[in-house]
Amino acid sequence: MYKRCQMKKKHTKNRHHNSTKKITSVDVARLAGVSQSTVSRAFGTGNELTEETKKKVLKAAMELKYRPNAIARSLTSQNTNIVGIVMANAKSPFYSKTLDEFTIKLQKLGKQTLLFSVEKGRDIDEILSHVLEYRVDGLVITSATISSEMAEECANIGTPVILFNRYATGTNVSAVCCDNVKGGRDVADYLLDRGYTQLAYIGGNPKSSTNIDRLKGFQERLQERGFSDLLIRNDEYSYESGYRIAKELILEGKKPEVIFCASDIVALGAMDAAKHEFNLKTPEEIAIVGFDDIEMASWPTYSLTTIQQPIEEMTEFAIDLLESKIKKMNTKCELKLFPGKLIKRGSA
Amino acid sequence: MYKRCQMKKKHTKNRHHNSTKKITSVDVARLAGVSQSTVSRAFGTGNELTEETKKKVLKAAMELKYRPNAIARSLTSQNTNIVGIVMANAKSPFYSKTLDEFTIKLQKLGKQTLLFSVEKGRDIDEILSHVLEYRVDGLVITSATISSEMAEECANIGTPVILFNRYATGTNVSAVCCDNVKGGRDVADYLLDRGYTQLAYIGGNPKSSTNIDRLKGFQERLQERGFSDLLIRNDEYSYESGYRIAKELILEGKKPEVIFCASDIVALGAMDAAKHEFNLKTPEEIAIVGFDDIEMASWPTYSLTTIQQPIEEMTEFAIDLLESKIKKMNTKCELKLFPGKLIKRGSA
DNA sequence: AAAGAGAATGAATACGTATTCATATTTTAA
DNA sequence: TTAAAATATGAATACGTATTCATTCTCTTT
Repeated sequence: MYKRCQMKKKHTKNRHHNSTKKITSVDVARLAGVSQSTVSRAFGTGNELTEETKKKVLKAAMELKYRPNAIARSLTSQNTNIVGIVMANAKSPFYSKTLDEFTIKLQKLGKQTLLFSVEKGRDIDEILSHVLEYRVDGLVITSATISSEMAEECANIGTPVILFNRYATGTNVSAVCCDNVKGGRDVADYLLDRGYTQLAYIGGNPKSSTNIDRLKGFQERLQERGFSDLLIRNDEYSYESGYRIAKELILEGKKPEVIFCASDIVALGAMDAAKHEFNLKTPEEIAIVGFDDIEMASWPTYSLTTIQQPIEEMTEFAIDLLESKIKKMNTKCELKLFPGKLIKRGSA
Repeated sequence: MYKRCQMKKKHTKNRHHNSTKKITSVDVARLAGVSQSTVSRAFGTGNELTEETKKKVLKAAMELKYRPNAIARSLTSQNTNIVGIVMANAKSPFYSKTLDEFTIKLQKLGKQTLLFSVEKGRDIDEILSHVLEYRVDGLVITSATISSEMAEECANIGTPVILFNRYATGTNVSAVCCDNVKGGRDVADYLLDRGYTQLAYIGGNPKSSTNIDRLKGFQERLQERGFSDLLIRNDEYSYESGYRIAKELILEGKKPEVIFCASDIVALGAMDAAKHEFNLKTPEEIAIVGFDDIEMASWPTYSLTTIQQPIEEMTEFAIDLLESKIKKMNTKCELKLFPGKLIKRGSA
């Protein structure tokens, strides 16, 4: 009964569109004169198989252009070899570099990247729900954070989650970050050491942990060294935002000697505003410091002094951590902080 | 026998780690007092179901925090709702923007993006092989092209492929591109109209269709208008490459009046080289034109005259085309060219 | 040489959902 | 009111692979 049905179906298909025939391990088995199990074993690792039969199977597979079905495999093996990555802002230099690093490194481990984009104002939980339907082996969230309910749900179904470049207190979710507080402090020290006294801070998204910590470290250290008046403005992580805020500050007659921007892209905006709106020279008339060390920061036109985030080590670590969680070797909730490095260039 | 085995397994698991129990439609069915089929129908669309039973099922599902398994669904429904995207250079501004557009638009259609990164010098066929194992519904290739064997194989297994921002003659693969020849011609006209006579071209990857066509259009039009000496250099699509080549040109005493660069990122490099290595003013002493219109091109520091690629329309079209191919509504091989738009800014 | 260990293979089945087919129930038509 | 049509649901099975269990065959070991 089954066989007849099967054949009828195939026949219909073939008549309809000659070429579209799906080759399965059963077809290979038939051609090679072995069982389907054997074909499966020939494509796995560490299976007991005679060299001879293996060769026979692979030859048949080649002949039919057989390609194992990863979807079917995932169903039985209970792991997809897919890692979900959730990003907002995937087109910004820092995050696109991060994504690239993740993708390449995962690929080398035989894993694939399922990418999700969170648009501003969209509900991340809804997106996460979709991610989880695909039974990803693990999840990296680089933008936006995760609600505690969703975190718990991930934990329940056994999907490890790692936050990258942000963390969420009280959610029991591991995170890999740059030490933003220390970065802020280092900038404060550097600027005070160079004799600046009129300081400003232009932040990004005021609710993000990155922004909070960078400001916190900066402000804290300034106060420790006796400087308490700091001009603070927040908005969002973008060139336009940096440009606009810097312009406003200067127009309001509050031109500082130096602005510490919460990210390079904001810093570039601020620098351009100073230069093109007021013809101010950097660093003589207004100094700028950024955070991230994106590629553009090193271009001579900007030569931006900044805190470098060690993206490669961070992604490397994040993947290792995720792997160990996937293998259930590590179930602790960790917050790993990487120290940033002050890169001194011309802008301050 | 099966049931006993099943229960034993669950029991073991629960003892080992209390929380990790996979909820399936069978569990939901049991709680709701219906069959598994009914649960399946409750989550599909356009199925005959009483409001009452549907509500009952959804309530049970909610209670158990059930989430349909997309992998299992893919196996039966024969489509994954996953689109594969192959990129090299995913961190460059143009491609990261492209990727973002694709991801967001696909998501809105309920599709997911499986991302593959091709590193320089890596074999793309091997990567494509992996993509195909996941039985993606369709494939977008934005970097590197596709071998004709692989194209044929995709066609055989019924996976539609679309090249984006490149095309391959003789492979019968559809492509969505900017009209690069016309773009090149437009730049030629613009520059000749403004009276430039000493022209240079700095290309990207000399084998890419983008580079070939942009140069072709540019050179063709120059010749049509009687200008035959054009300085041509190719290397790769990067800031560093643009910087280095521009520097070399000038050092060799061949400073042109204007350089047409095959991409914005190359143009920015060239501009910076002129400015920082030789203190040349743009556009007075050396004019620069790019291609793409990435965000940075509009920043006042660069104010780059360039050809704008209509990325949003192009991605939109590419997705529509892919969709219609997935639904087998369109099996033609198309090459869709979008006209670029000359954006006149300060650099030329 | 016989028995037992070990290796190679096949048969059967699980993975979780969608769908077809059959059946029970309700609605419509006559 | 009854036959027929339509609707709602359940039972069974397919999707393609991995794996467990059983079986056959080969090789040691005494």
